[in-house]
Order: sequence, then C-alpha cells, then structure tokens
Amino acid sequence: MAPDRNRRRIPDATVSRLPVYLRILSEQAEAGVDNISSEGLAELAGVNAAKVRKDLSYLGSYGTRGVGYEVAYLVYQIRRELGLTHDWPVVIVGAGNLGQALAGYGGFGERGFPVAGIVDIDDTKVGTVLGGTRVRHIDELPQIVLTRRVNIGVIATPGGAAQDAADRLVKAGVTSILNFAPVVLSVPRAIEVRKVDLAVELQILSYHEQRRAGGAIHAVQSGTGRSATA
Amino acid sequence: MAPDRNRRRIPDATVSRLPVYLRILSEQAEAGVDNISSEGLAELAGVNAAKVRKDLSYLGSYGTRGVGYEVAYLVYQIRRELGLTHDWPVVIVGAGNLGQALAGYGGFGERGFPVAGIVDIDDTKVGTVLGGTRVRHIDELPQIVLTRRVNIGVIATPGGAAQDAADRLVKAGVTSILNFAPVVLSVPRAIEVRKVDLAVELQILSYHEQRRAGGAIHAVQSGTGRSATA
DNA sequence: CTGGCTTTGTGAATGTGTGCACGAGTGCCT
DNA sequence: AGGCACTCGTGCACACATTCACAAAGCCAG
Repeated sequence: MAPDRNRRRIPDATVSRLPVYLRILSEQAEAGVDNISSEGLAELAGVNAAKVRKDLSYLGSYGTRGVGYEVAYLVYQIRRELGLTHDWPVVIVGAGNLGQALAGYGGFGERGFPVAGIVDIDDTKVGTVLGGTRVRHIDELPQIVLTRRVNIGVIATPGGAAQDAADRLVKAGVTSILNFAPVVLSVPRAIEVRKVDLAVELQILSYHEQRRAGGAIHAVQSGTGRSATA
Repeated sequence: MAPDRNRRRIPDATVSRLPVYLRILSEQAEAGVDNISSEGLAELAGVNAAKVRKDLSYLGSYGTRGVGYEVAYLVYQIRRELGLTHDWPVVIVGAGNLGQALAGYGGFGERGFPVAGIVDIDDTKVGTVLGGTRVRHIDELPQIVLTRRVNIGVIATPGGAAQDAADRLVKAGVTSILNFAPVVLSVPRAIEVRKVDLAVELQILSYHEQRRAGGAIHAVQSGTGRSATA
C-alpha cells in the first residue's frame, strides 16, 4: 500500500500531455515568443483550449487573465513538475537493432536522459561501441545502476528475453521501466512500467483501415485542407 | 452484398487491448492450449477478467459458459476484427537511426506489415540497403504507395522533416500514419495518426520518479511566487 | 435427469476524462 | 477614471472506461 503522500495528484491524462506542451513551449521560447494563450498553445498541441487550461491549472494558477501564460515561466513550472530539473540517466538493456538505434539517437541525452550504459547478454556484442557508449555485459548491470544512480531502465531485447531483463533491472534497483519488447512484464507493483509496442500500434491502424474499407471506399481527399481543430 | 454492414463500433480502449490478447492467444495456441478462461487470459495480459470479457463481448459471444474461450477461434475472430486477415504493406519515411532499426526489425513483416519501401530525402542514403530493402528517394513515394497499394506510412524522420513527410504521405494516398517524430502533425481529419514519442514516455516516467522522491523534498517553496513582471 | 460447479455475458455503479459556458481578473483605450 | 475586450480558472454535465456482482448457460458426475 502506498503511503498517502498524495499531494496534488495530477491526472494521468494530463501528465501525458505535459511533455507535449513543454516541447512546444520550449520551441516558442526559442523563437522569441514571450506569452501564449491557452488557445494558441491548444492549436499547436492539437487539443482543446479548455483542456490546456485545465491541465495547466493542476500546476497552479500561473496564467494571467486577459494576457495568457508567460512562456518561460510555464516551461520552468512544467519542467519542475515533471522532474526535469536534473538529468535522469538511463540504462539500455539489449544492443540489438533497437538498442543500437536508441543509443545512436542523440535526442536522448539532449532531453535530459543521458545513456549511462548499454548492456547485452551476448558476448559477441559486448565491447562494441554504440553512440559513444561501450556495450557491457548484462552482469554488470547492478554496478552501472548503482554507480551511475540509474532509476530508469529501457528494455530493447527480443520478447523472449524481456522478462529476464525486467527482473534484473528491478533487482539492480531500477524503479521505472520503458519496455519496447512485445511482452507483458510482471514486476512488483511499485515499479512503474510503460510499454511501447510497434506491432500494437500498427494493428490499431490496421483496425481503422479495415473499418474504412468496410464502408464506402472513398477516393482520395481532394483538398489537402489540413486542420487540427474544428 | 451489403457493404454497409454497420459493424458494432468497438471502443478505443478495447481496440488497443485486442492486439495484446491476440499475441497472447497466438502464443497459447502455439503451446497447444485449446481453451482459455477470461481469468487466465486476464492474468497473462495483466488486466482485469471482467475487462477481458467485456472486450471480447464486442466481437460477439464466442465464449462457452463454464468452459471459456476456444483459443483458435478467438484468434481468428480478433484477427478478422483487426483487419489482419491480409497483409498491410507499410512505407517508412526516413532512413536514419530509427528508420534503419525499423527496417532491420524483422518482426514487422512477420506480423503482417511487410516493408514495401523505405525512402529518404538525403541522396547519400538513397541506394543503401536496409533489412533487404533498398532505400529510395522520397520523390518516389507516390509510385511506391500506388504500385504496392500502401495504406500505412511510418514517419521516422527528425522532427523538422516530419510535417513534410506527413504531407507527402497524405498526398501520395496514405490514410494511416505512425509517427515517431516528436511533432504534432497536422493532417486532414480523415487521416488516422498514431504517435510514438520516446521523449514523452521518458518524461512520464520522470514525473513518477520525481514524485516518488518528492515526498521528502517538498519543503518550503512558498516564497517563489511569480516575479510580477511584464 | 438432477444438482452442483464453473465461467460467461451484461446491467448497474463507480471512476476518469472532456468540453462547454461563464464568472472573474487584467490590461488597454478613450 | 471608466468601460471594453480579452483570457484565465473552474463548476457542471456529459461521455467514456473500469469494475463489481449476479443471473443465465453449459458441463459433468452420479
């Protein structure tokens, strides 16, 4: 049972939108924009303005009526709420296709999640260098987690190895896991797990395509009239 | 034949779980399991048994009371509902880190989403071979989409190129997009877009980590009221 | 054929998320 | 100073999702 240190709990739906706002606001700040209205942010984020206001209201009342929100201050507040005021080193388990891509993807470190290490169980992969990081053996996981103070683990192994990877991560002291393997992980309740499954995403798209085909097969859209809002 | 078969609409939440059930059921079938109860499936999928039953009830009543569900038949029904009775070729835009990983990841084709083509705007990448597919120039996109009857596009470009990629995909006739770029795409309403954003996922984990740690830290922060500036 | 056991399918209750609508501040203009 | 235009913050109603709880349905043993 979790201790009820339930201070302002932010709804999950909101938490998952805050990073999007944050990215947009950072871009706006970069572009020299000082203030932004909920309407403007909503437009850029592809959501409803009321939703933006409600989301932001969970952080406190940082807007100014009649004016909008001060971009820089909002960036600061969201970063603080998301815990992005300091780096969160991550360890990647699995140096296969995906692990390599993740390690090579520079955007990780830039966004506050430096790769503290990559490990694999396959000796032939150990020692190779990916994105500036040397692949180490998975047995070194506990040491990496401990010395680099890693809280977040990324599982980029094949499905069959994912549960083992999760077990090792948990044992090593990691408390959050981002899982790319197409497997439902079984972990202690206190561990936060998020799943990214390509096959699932594609199958959801497939569902909609199939549904579309079921009705009338309309020809290609005439105008490229894009619109995010109604 | 009436194509108007107004299929019972399946809730989004259910649609996103069906692929998970499907994978588990396929594994079970492989392992020689003939029947499974909602309880058993729920266990393997990490969800509530009532939820499983309700989800499956949207497909029709294919269970047998007192016994459970026939695995093979359920696999068939879910596949049918998700439109997985035939392949959906996909085209990948962007042959960078991620595009390479996606192309190299065999699980794509195996699961019914063969890579019909990979395109990039960078001439130096055109011609290289990834996962058995030759990278072609993005100008060839319309031709690939047309000849290979592609409905699904995958955007694996840097953020800055994503909107252009989306525009080109839509123009070429693609109706579903899986977007890995950290950008909110603007597309015609009829286009189905799903987003996979690593940074967002990590930031959500960060939020929870910060919260976990925050129990103690949340000391006095009162004086930090917003600087009353303009 | 009956009674007991199991498990589905679903109504109803509860919880979570969304969006409208509007009061309440704020700044600008006259 | 007063009025006006603008935009936030939020109560409320509605929609969607989850979970409970139980009757109906099927199987099996005797």
